[in-house]
Amino acid sequence: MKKAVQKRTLATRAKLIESAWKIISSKGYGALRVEEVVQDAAVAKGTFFAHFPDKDALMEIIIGSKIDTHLDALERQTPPENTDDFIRYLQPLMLFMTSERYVFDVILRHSGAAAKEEIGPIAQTFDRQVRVLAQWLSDGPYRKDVPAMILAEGIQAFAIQCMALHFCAINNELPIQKRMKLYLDAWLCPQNVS
Amino acid sequence: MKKAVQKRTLATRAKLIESAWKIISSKGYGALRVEEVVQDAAVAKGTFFAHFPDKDALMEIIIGSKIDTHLDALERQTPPENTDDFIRYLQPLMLFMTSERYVFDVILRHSGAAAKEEIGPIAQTFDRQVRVLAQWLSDGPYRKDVPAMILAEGIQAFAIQCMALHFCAINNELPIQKRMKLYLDAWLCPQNVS
DNA sequence: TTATAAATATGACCGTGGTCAATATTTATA
DNA sequence: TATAAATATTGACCACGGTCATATTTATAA
Repeated sequence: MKKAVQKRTLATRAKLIESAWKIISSKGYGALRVEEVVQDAAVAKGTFFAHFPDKDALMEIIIGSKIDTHLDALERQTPPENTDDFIRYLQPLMLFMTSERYVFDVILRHSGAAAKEEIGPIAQTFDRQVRVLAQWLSDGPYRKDVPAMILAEGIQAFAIQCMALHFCAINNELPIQKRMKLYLDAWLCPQNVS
Repeated sequence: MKKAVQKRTLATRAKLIESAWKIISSKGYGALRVEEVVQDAAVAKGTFFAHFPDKDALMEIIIGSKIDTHLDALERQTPPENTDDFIRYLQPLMLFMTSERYVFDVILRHSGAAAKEEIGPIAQTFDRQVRVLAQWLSDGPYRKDVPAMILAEGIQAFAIQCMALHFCAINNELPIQKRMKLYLDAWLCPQNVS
């Protein structure tokens, strides 16, 4: 019973997303205004909200696709042999996520997929990232007493913690990568620490 | 060179906060409108923003004070003897933090103290919580190969992860406390796991 | 007491995300 | 090809957080 998705619809949607990319690349994520997007795309404001439930939905698509690009690269890597590799591999993604306070906030807000039925693009990338990490963990010299999925979720939790503290005035004297190293060593190789 | 804080100022501020409490207790946090607060407090809208930089600042005060009450209770507890105790102790606080999606979002947004000079009330509670947890960890039968502060920060990271996943449509089949148990056992007692 | 300066309060106004009934366009049907 | 139904677009309008020049109150000094 699904039919009739007019090509006009696709075109409008693509135009909106393209305009958004353009604005973001010149002014940054936080500076994007719906008003400006529709103006650049030459459609009415209401059209925007006919295509996206809200502004965040558009940001999710755009930020999610950025994250996916990073995950593509990560999937092409050979499994990290130690925690330093882990951190080096994850660095570009974490750098993007902290590139703007606004970006980090949007990611945080949607990492839990809200209470919606639909899983949003960003929540999907989180899910995907856990699977990538779990794969690495199964293949590498890491503790096996805990399920790889749990370890992977833990790494994600630590990464978020590090990024959050990076924005924090109290805690940002310890560089983000240094802190990540402390966490990962303790989390992944408990027997080697001390 | 600081002087002249009129008692009128304190009165107005107190009135605003009291009105906010009143509204929140009857309609919830997410339903609070600045308009309604000033109306209840019988002041002009501009007055609100003369007392608080923005709406979030008020929410921070209110939510922060709630969290502080929980921390007061935690400080009165005897140190937890195992991870189950940990989870039981933390449960009321985590319950509050997830009582509303809006509350959790505000907390997340300010846990990192933003980029401001001033450390906000919520960031302070996070700092305080880490110290409480670190104290427990030093006193109890937990791994000593990692600094207590790092362990404590880890617990905080896991708690946030559990709460975020609790809101998530993909991951909420595993109850929040169950998940926390998995994390904490692996994090605090790596030798006992498996 | 009155003049003056500093602190506080006011409310009209603005920016921006989001809504919705009306209109226009496309597709399906006769 | 005409007409009806479904789908997409429009833009005036609203909600709500936040601003700021002006007015009012309070503290200080003569």
